[in-house]
Amino acid sequence: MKVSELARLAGVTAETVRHYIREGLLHPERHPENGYQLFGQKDLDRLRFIQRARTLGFGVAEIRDILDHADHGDSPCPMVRDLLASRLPQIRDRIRELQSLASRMEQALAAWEEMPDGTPDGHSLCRLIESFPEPLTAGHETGEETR
Amino acid sequence: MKVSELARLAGVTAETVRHYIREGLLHPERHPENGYQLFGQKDLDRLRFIQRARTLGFGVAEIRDILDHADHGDSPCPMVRDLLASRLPQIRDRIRELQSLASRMEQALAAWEEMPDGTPDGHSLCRLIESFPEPLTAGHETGEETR
DNA sequence: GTAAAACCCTTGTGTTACCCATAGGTCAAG
DNA sequence: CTTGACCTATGGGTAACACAAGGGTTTTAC
Repeated sequence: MKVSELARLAGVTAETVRHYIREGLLHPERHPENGYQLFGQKDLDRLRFIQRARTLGFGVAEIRDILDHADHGDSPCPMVRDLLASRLPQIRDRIRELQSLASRMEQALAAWEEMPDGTPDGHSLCRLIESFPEPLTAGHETGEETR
Repeated sequence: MKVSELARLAGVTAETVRHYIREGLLHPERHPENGYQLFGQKDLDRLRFIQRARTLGFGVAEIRDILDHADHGDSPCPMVRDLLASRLPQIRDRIRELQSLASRMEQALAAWEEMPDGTPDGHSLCRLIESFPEPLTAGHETGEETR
């Protein structure tokens, strides 16, 4: 089968398939006459494997490493487990960040229900934003200086 | 003050400050002799405004629009509210995605505790991944992004 | 007084996982 | 034999910076 058909069967775009080829995740044969890339059932399996790995949070480069290992007859499973285990806490952190973001946004929308729009007056850009707590600015230098 | 000092006072890197300048969020004066970029208190306020807006989920281009409005004497607040309101559901979706990802990862790690590593045999790449449910291959539309 | 450290400038490249545009070749159908 | 659908390769765009290179300037220390 050709690029578009493989893509359709897997539910991705042809561009995505070409991207995976460029990144070395798929190695299609070439039709000797017209140069078209040709795929078989194994490629479809491989592409579905890639999709599952993506939904588990693996990056394309990592999946290439995993596939290369497997292609060389080595079990990639220990690698897979380590990758998952080390990434999980990062995902959790990211979730916490986003939850915090969402609640800041909600607070903002709620608090601004009654606040006036306040045309900028040279001191304030937009009180809606300025009324918000500053992000923790690490160090607190005291050196002042006005050009 | 110069780039690095402004950056230090706001708790960001000098590169970030230069980035904001390139993107048109800050408009420093220039020292007429050596070409250095010079900032004052207003720039620091502006940079802190930018930081707050970033923590609320605004993109750099959006913040530039907001600042431009304010610089022209128009209140950017309605725009700000609309942007927040339209983005909040997207954040919620993203949170749900990541939670789903995290629980898939947990399931995987738990299920694989007892599973053998299974050296690839030509039919299987890595059962650890292959044993996972296929992502819905029907429609498509999902903001990815990991780590 | 001067040399080195520290900082400034601009420009260009890399990051992630694709999407889209361009230009031109190929193929199945009418 | 001409569409129209699909193929190829190449190059550019996305978000928000990080980082390196090459070269000028300022500050600091001896």
